[in-house]
Amino acid sequence: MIGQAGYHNAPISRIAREAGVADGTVYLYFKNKEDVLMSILRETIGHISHQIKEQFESETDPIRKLRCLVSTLFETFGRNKNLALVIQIHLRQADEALRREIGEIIKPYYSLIEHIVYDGMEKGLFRKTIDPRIARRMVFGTIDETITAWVLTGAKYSLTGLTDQVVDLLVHGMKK
Amino acid sequence: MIGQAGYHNAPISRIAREAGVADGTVYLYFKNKEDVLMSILRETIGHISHQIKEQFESETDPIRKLRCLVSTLFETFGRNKNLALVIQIHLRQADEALRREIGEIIKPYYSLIEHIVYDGMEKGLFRKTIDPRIARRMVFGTIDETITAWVLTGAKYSLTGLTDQVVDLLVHGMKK
Amino acid sequence: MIGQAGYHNAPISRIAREAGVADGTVYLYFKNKEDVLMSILRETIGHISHQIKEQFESETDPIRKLRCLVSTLFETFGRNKNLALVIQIHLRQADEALRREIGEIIKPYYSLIEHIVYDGMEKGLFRKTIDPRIARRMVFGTIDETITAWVLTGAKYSLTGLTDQVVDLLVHGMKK
Amino acid sequence: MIGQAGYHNAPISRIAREAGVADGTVYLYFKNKEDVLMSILRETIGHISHQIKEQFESETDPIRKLRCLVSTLFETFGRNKNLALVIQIHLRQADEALRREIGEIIKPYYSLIEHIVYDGMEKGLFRKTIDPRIARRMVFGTIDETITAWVLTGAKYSLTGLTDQVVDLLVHGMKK
DNA sequence: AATGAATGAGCTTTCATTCAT
DNA sequence: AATGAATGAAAGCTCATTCAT
Repeated sequence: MIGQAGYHNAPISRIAREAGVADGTVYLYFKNKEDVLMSILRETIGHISHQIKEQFESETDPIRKLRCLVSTLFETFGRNKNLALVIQIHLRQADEALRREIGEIIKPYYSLIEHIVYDGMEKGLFRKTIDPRIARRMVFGTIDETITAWVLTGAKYSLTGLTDQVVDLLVHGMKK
Repeated sequence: MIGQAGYHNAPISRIAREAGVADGTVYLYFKNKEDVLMSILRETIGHISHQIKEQFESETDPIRKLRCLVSTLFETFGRNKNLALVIQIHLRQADEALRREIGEIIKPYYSLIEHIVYDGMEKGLFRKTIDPRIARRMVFGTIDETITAWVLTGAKYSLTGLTDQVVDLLVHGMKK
Repeated sequence: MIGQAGYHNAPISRIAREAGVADGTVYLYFKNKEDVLMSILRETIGHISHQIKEQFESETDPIRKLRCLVSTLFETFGRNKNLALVIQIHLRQADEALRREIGEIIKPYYSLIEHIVYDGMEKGLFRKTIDPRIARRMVFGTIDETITAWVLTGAKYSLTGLTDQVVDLLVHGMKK
Repeated sequence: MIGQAGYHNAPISRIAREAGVADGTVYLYFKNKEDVLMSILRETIGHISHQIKEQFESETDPIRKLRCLVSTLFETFGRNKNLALVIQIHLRQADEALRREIGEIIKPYYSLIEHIVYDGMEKGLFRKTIDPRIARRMVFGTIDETITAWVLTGAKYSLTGLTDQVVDLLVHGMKK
């Protein structure tokens, strides 16, 4: 029923209208407004991380895995400009209880990134001295900021065109 | 009147109360609520970037400049947990016209970072092949994500304690 | 389909579910929700007053009739705590037109009580000076208040255990 | 601001309109809708019981006290037809927590009646065998039912005209 | 200059009722 | 005859904004 993100601030009436149903209909499928937004989030993130995991199976090099991750995210968000906003805003506006739930939802993302970092360290490509959690934040933060900047400036250029540059910076950041 | 950030979701009545004035008084000095929040943002960011600029004057090494920037931001946000949220949420919720304004407001930040990148490239410390704007996004995104993760997990550890690790990753990312 | 009272505040969906039919089906048999509630009322009250009338046939003494009435009502309401509320609330919330209908529905009750009063007066047991309609209100009001108080305090004690005391007060009220 | 009862089922918009203010204004003075209705109740009952207590001071005979109580209630409710409904409906629709609050509010009524019963028993006017709580329910229930019947039939006759008859029944009910 | 009471548009949510199947 | 998905009116409540004082 809903396959679109971008409802972070929309009234239920707008969500319903754009879904082509009446306001009340939304409540037949979702417990409340929060539930609507969480469902969008869960579904989208689940879909993307599943996609990335599949690609990882035919890939052993951590650096190529990182390129694959960045490129998939750029492609996905490049197609759905609002998704990044939904994730960001809700993650930040939510209260304690809700944040834990969102935390659970985006965990697959985090573990994908940490997986790459650990893998690179084990294979002797990345420095043993780096803290994987901080490295994960660099990777996530850089990707996120790149996407956000792209959205906020009007999505005028190709996001995927930045892949090489971004991956290069991140890899150098962690490389021996 | 305004020295506090953290009003992203607060009603005007709370902002007024904490400022020690009546609700109506706010509208003698600001056009509307948005204007209030923008002013808070402008003032706070202006203050921080001014502070960083001052420190830059007694500093020539780009790497030490970066450490100085990261450490100042960690200290500032470490003291005011909500500032990061205000910036993020408003930057992302705003409409086209407003976003341009916010863009103007945080430009001092951006130019501080870009200044370091250019400086490092000129001094032969950083690779000539990196795109300064993308590098700026890595620096900003990493700092931002580190602060956000810290806030969202309950601000339980020392943010400034991460300075060295973060700077190390960023410098490696750009170094020759 | 309907054997339960206690729906005064229930949505149609609950009434339908408990009756084992779909929401829409209710509207094949009833004009609207009001009609459903009136039918419950009519059926329940009809059943109780029929039961009392039957017992009256083997009884000639007005005082024993009164005891029989009080005891049957206490037993019935004791088993179905919500019935009293349905009657009371609907009787009082209804508009002019509806109240007349409810009035018709509970008339059997009223006439049972008035019958006892008249009977007692004819048999020289009750004072000739009492107004039967006012006496009826005392009887009805006392029973009603006793049941209501019992429900509202959580139905913790035996309602039927009060029968003797209540009948004693009412009989003295009317006796010569 | 609000001196009228009869809002048991009214939307806030109607309460506001009849008070000559906007919907939002109601919430400047009351926490929520429940609070509005409780306030009406509290104020009205407080006023009436205060009035009755004053009259009791110049009265020692329990029977004349009862007449005074009945007559004051008939006069008051005779002037404000809706008050009885507000009390009854809310007392019955409320949930556990709220009922306790309403219980507190109407307690003054109850104690006024019980006071009369105890007084009459002590002075040897009423039977020692009656249960004061059940007697109180008879008194309250009879008064209540008389008022309700009067309201529901359209308030066409004089309520105060029934005082003597009602008091006579009640007194006989308790007398030796 | 400052107030804060009053406003009313706008929000989320419920539920009696309809109607295509 | 029966269904139950869909509707949308109507409710309670919040809060940015105004304006008489």
